[in-house]
Amino acid sequence: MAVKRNGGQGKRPPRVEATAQAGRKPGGEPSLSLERIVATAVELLDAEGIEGLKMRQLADRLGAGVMSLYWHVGNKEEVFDLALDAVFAFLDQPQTDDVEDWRKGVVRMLEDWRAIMLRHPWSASLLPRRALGANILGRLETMSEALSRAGVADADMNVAIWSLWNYVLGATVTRASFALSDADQAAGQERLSALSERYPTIERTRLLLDSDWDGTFRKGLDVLLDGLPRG
Amino acid sequence: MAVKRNGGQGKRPPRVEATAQAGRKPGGEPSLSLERIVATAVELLDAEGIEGLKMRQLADRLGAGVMSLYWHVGNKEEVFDLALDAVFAFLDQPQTDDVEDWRKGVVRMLEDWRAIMLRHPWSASLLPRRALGANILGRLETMSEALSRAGVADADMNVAIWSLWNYVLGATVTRASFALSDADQAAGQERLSALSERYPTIERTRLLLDSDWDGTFRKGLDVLLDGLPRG
DNA sequence: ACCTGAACACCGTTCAAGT
DNA sequence: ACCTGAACACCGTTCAAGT
Repeated sequence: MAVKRNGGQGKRPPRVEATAQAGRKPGGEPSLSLERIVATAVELLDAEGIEGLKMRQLADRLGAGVMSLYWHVGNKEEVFDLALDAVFAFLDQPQTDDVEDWRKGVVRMLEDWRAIMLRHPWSASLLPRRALGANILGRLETMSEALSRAGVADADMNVAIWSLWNYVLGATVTRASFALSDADQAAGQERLSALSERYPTIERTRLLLDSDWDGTFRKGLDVLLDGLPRG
Repeated sequence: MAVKRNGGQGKRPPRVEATAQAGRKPGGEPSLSLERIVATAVELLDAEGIEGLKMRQLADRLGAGVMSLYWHVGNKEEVFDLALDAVFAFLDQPQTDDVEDWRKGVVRMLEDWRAIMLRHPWSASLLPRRALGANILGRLETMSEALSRAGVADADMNVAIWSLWNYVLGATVTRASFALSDADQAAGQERLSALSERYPTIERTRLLLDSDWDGTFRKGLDVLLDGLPRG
């Protein structure tokens, strides 16, 4: 599922598929497995955020000793890689082949992408730092195909894909972190008042108070899609 | 210079301006100061990256004990905040008031912004996570003014500013991290070969091999600027 | 094939002082 | 007003075993 596993040296081979008795402990608890580790890591990241993921706590939740994790996983970095790609697994069918409504399809894909990252706010900030996993590449592929059908020439494809990627990533990362750091919204307000003289335009347009994230996202996306060069 | 200082409790007030003998130790070494701390933190971040910044090492470079830092700074987070905003200080004059060439001015500002973040690759990934410092707000203000003069209505300003912000941020964050993680470019190539069947469109358009970052950035930016609603 | 505890190296920060 | 060393709590990971 993941492209690379067991980071670098890997003194021991990771587990092979099913060696017959891989099932569950007598107790009833399913024994450790990559799948369980990754799923629990996602839970933990959702609950505690990106620096709330500790190997010890992860092991605790799994009812195992810390070091047991290291048989399945090379190091903590790998847990991040796997959790990240896991979140981008496809759930629903890739959109229909409706050539007419390429745009609706593309918007749907990008909003889906954004929704996932907002549901797992750690994923947006992790995304650029990590290698692209299979699911992420799959999404880029589906996206490229849709744009290709819509008439975007191969020569323009990189600009198209990267522009959309950049936009979605930037929007989501910003939104996710604003939502978090506005725990101190009080401080934000206070600062904003002191601001009015030095930043009149920001004050006038209420830039920092815009809370219509979805609408603003969609409008900017429309600008981008309108401008894509298509044959 | 920074908007907030001394995080929360702050048992001791931070240093006030000049208390006369604030100069240098007899030895010649300038004594510790917020400015020196921040400047050295930026150096260290440039050299070692975002998780290469350790308080002990920072203190070492400054020829001081670790705990000396904590008189000037509340905690490590604050060092990040200050370093980030420091990097965005204005160096050259804000562009001329040439209303005709608003576009040239805006492009110049955004490319400047991007250049800064590429020069300090840690800054791009830090930017969304931290409160906006004075320099960053100043740049947003200048940007808003330019767009306003160019005919963007106040009602459209948020979409305009956030779209550009998202785009630049996403582009830079992606580019900076690709540059880093392509230390393992070998692995990237190998993966790409195994890919060709499963990701034919990506393979055909050579998405992951596009190295014309500057050109791609500029073209996408043009699409965005073309589409901005202006009165 | 899979799991484990003890131990190490490292790091941010508190504390109680020093000048 | 400014700096400091010792100590604490915590964390990722190595090692040498266990079954």
